[in-house]
Amino acid sequence: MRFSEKIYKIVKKIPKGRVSTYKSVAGALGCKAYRAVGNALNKNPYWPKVCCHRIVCSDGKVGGFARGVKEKVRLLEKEGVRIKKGKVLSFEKMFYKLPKLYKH
DNA sequence: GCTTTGACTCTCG
DNA sequence: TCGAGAGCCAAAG
Repeated sequence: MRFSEKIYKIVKKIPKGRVSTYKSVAGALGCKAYRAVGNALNKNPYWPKVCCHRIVCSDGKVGGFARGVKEKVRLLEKEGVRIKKGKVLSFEKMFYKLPKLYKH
């Protein structure tokens, strides 16, 4: 299975109204390809299907979005995730720890 | 195949 | 608290 497809599968597991980090996604993959995760999502082939907007930076910052950060924020807030100045409020509570699907 | 490119993360001053 | 620098990895050129 391709690297990006694993990401796709993992990201789908994030429940609505919760967020996760690039690091956590990479961790679920069993590696530390934080940047590769973002890179894969950037040109993500599953754009409408995968909720890539639920992925944020490890420090709670929103990060970026292929269609624009504002769009990402809007989608998150629509799901109940409050965002202030590009950062997720109560990030620790919103954070969803991904299970390790793929062992190293 | 080697080089470049990011929606990243960590460390240090 | 904030910014710069280095390290990191897969994909695309």
